[in-house]
Amino acid sequence: MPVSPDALLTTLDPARLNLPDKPALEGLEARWTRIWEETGVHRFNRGRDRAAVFSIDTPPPTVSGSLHVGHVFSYTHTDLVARFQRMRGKEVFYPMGWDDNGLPTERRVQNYYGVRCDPALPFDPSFAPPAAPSRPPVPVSRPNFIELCERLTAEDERAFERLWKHLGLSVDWSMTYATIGRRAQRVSQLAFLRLLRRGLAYQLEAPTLWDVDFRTAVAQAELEDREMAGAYHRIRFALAEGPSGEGVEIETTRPELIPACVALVAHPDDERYRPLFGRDVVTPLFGVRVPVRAHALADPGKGSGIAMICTFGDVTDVTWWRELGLPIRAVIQPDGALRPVAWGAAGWESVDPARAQARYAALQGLPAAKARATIVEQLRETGDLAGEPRPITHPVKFYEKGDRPLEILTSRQWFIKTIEFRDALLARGRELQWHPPYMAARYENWANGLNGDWCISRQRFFGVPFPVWYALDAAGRPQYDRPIQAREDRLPVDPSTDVPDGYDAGQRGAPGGFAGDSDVMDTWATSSLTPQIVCGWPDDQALFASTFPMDLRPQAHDIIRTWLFDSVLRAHLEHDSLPWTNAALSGWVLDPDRKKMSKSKGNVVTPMGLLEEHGSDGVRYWAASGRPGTDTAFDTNQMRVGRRLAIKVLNASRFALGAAQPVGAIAAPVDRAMLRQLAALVREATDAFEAYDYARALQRTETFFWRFCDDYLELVKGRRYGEQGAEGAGSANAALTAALSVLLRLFAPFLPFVTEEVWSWWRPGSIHRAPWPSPGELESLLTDNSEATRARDARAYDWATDVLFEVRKQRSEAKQPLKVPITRVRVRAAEEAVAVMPEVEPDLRAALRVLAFDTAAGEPREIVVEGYAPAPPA
RNA sequence: GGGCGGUUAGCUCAGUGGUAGAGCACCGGCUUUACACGCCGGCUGUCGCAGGUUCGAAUCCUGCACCGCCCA
Repeated sequence: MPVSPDALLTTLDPARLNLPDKPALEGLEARWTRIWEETGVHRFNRGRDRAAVFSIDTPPPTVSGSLHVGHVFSYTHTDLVARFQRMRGKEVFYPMGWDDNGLPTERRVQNYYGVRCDPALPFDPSFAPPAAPSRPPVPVSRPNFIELCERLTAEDERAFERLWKHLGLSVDWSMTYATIGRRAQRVSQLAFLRLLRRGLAYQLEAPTLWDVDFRTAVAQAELEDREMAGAYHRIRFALAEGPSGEGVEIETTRPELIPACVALVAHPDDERYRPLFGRDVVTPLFGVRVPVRAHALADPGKGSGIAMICTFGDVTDVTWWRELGLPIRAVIQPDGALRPVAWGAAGWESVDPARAQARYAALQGLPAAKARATIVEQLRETGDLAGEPRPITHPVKFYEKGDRPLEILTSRQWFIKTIEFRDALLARGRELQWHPPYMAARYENWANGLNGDWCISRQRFFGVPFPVWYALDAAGRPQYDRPIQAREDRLPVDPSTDVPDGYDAGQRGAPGGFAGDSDVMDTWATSSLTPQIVCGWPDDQALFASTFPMDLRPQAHDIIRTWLFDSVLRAHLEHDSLPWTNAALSGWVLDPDRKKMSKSKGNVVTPMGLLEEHGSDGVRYWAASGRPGTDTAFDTNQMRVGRRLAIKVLNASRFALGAAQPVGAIAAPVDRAMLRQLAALVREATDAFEAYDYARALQRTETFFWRFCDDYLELVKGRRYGEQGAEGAGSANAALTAALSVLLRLFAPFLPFVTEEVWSWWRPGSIHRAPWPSPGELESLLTDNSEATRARDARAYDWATDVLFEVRKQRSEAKQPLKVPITRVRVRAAEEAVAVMPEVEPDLRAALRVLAFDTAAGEPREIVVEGYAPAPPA
């Protein structure tokens, strides 16, 4: 219910005015979160058109983790924008999600209940989890496992919601979603099937990054480099033909992959190795003939300049293997150990199969690191190791959640086409408005560095399954090239329990029957669809039309390559548009050592404890000082400052409203000047907010407010109590009321609790649905806005504050208490100042307890306290 | 190795061509009918370093150093 600006500013219904004697912050969070919920202040009202809606794609926090101060920090930033836009008259679409999909939840459920997911098992409707975690873990079906995941995350979600409400997030809590919820699954599966039909999703047996502990494929975006100790091993390969004893030495950090060697490679221009190109060499220990090839990626300066190509030791091996058309000889199995190999069989030909088998027998079943040590011993024994291993440190690729180096395994995986859209995606990145703008470089970097399509299948259980089955041939082999797709109207489906059309359940796994795809999607394959999930695509077209493309994606900068990039990709492919027009990247919370606030530290300082100690408004104040993209120090001192500001708002408001009658025309020059300065502040704060610079809006408002309290309130105190008659009091009261109304609204996004509290003393409705202040509503209160009057009013106010400062300073230096009146202040000043003195002198006399001013025009300026009256009797 | 950001008071940070700022901390004073969770004052700087442009540079340009992040 919009209220007209005039009513907001000038009317004060004494019957409504309800000033507490001793205002306090305590209990405001509990009171107002309850009232906001009851009155639906933050509820999204459907039916407005797209232009009237501001829609926010909030990051769903991971529920199996815990919320820490970093969350409080960045989620507050989003809420500041949401509250601003709501007051600007936008209908704010601000749902909250819970990220319960994926590995973290899976691990937690396994440990918590002592269960293990076996996707081959059928759903057991009467299943109940063990009372205590059992050893060994109980195998359960995927639907049962997911049920447990949902049960556990539901508790976390309630705790998260309580904290968010206490912090004052103006989320519409009737619109929550979970990334493993039915709707997220439906959208993920639907989007996938549409890509599949358009040929934009495909499956392929291909070398894939693989984590041997999680036993799943991972995507390029989930990689990180870690500096590891390693060693160069110089290893001798004999020439296949020619005099014995002739050979070539390569250098490798992974000698355990010699049995997987398929070629040697050197740079085409490398004179040392040119004569070898096209000839064969024989691998040590295993006696496999492999060719020597030329490729530009071979670095002549690295090691001996010639390298062995294994299937697969690293991503360069994959490139060489693909571009040189080499065979595969894979030795690493999914758990990271060396798999059984039949030497002498097809693909494993050896000049001496018996010897190869004997050597390999010592390696088989060992994890890569152990196999390395063993093979080095063997090479030493045979004399194929030249010199001793040379220790180095080098970057090694890890899955970001993993503990052992990634391997590259050949397996059947699902991919979404990405590479061929690189240019279009770069263009989308430029179309997006980045806050701060330099974050766009992260996106460009990433897009330019992509070297393959996005692998979206994961060999895990708690995730969104691929909605496809495969027909089994007479031998029971799946026909992967012709997946049976689920019908759109049936989604979501779980192919491990649901049965495709045309089959019955008894045919599962039987020759001539069917089998469900056993993989689940990468969590980012779901998270990249949060705009589609929250905006109702494709089932609620009305909602979708009024919210998509969304206005804002707030997120942390470390997931630009994943969440942001993938979301842009999905919207580009599905809707040929950006998913949102603005992206706001929040910085990190740094601990006092300027390191990213660590989990352990974040857990020591619990967010709820902070909110209770400093008040939600105080904590929000600290968070609001962090501009988009800027890392901010964890600083409880700033929270204390914020709390003090909130208390000041309470007290100053009590003063401003404390003698609110009589009200009259705003006629005093200082009153007018103050309101004009406030109008300028409104302009500045509005501009800052529109540019997502809420930190500046707060800082400017705070500075104004503190001066307003220290100078203006002191200056008008006597007058507003009637010392200069009803007219002066009426002007001061009207100005105070107007200023308070505007200041409260400027502070409302930052300090939602205290501003709402004060608002409720004298205004109907919530401040959070009140219109954002405009300069015009203040200027319209002033009858004379001519240039001359403005200048003269400003001079009067400036002069008054100058005198205030000078006299205070001298009183402070003279160590005279305020109750001692100053008998006389001699003033010499420029003509302009002297001219306005009569208009401000009564205010100054009252504020400073000066009995008399002696004012004269002249140079230089001089303001001198001439004496103090004897202290009045107590 | 490439890219991005940062370096301003003891601390946390504003300040994009015109006399270096705020808060906190520190020091001194003050019970002042909105507020002692307060008020009034005071102290505090080779604006990372070196060049350059300019009448004038914390601000623009070049190089360097250090810190952090992103990507190889």
